[in-house]
Amino acid sequence: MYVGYVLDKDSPVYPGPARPSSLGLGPPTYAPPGPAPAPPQYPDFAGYTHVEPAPAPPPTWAAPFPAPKDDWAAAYGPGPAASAASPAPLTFGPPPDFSPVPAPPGPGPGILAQSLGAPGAPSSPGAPRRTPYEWMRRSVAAAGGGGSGKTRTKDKYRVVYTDHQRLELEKEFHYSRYITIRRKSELAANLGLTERQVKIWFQNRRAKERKVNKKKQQQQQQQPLPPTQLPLPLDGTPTPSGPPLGSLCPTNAGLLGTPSPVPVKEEFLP
DNA sequence: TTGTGTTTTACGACCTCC
DNA sequence: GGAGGTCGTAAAACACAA
Repeated sequence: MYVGYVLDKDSPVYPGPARPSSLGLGPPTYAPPGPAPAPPQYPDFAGYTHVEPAPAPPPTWAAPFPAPKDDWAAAYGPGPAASAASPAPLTFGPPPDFSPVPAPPGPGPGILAQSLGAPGAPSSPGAPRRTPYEWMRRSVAAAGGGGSGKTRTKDKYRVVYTDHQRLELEKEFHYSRYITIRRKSELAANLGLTERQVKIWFQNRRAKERKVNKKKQQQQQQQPLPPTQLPLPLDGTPTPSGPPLGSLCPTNAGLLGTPSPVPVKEEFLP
């Protein structure tokens, strides 16, 4: 598939499943909006799994999950069964032989750790209106208030993903900008989404990132810095060697600067 | 309450790769 | 030809000011 091609061709740029611990994706310091504390889903990086805590009672955020996508099944054909009925622990994460990339030297924790994982990041009610992850503090009612969270017009509708769904998608996105077929399937099953939805979410997420980077670059051009302080390109400025690394995610571009020595094509993993 | 701007899903068109 | 990529866009959801 093309994903494999991308992983192969751009492996230096998208260094495979590198999820540095400094990303804050190790021990989850963020908590779902519900009262239930977040179970330690990712006790360590190597053991990272997207498994819902199977034996434990379902987290409160599972409740507002959209109803089974019966209509989607009608529209798109039978997709992967939602994990609700199949509690088999789907583990998808770094391959067994994956070695976490050590945190790059740099000031402080990764940005993601600040934005996603840092305690109290966007959770204060008095926080500014827009934060990169403001959706995390949005009420579940936004998605689950109407029951399934699905709204529609005459011939088009869109659902509002739950906080948990978006959180998992965001984590996967920070893990890799391009989701593999295998991960897509697993994530879709885990989150009760269709693979098509996961794919489109990633497409939209990349578009969002490009948009943000473009905006940042425009702002930087309007505020020129002294030559000694000129930053590296942070956006989609073409470079001879391919997409700029920083454009992938300015928030953790530095983390991606330490490419994984072993790009793994997970489609071929057991 | 309403108007406005932004963000979030979803799709179509077109392209590339296998 | 199929799958997935980007790009552009539509429309719902949402936040905020007036």
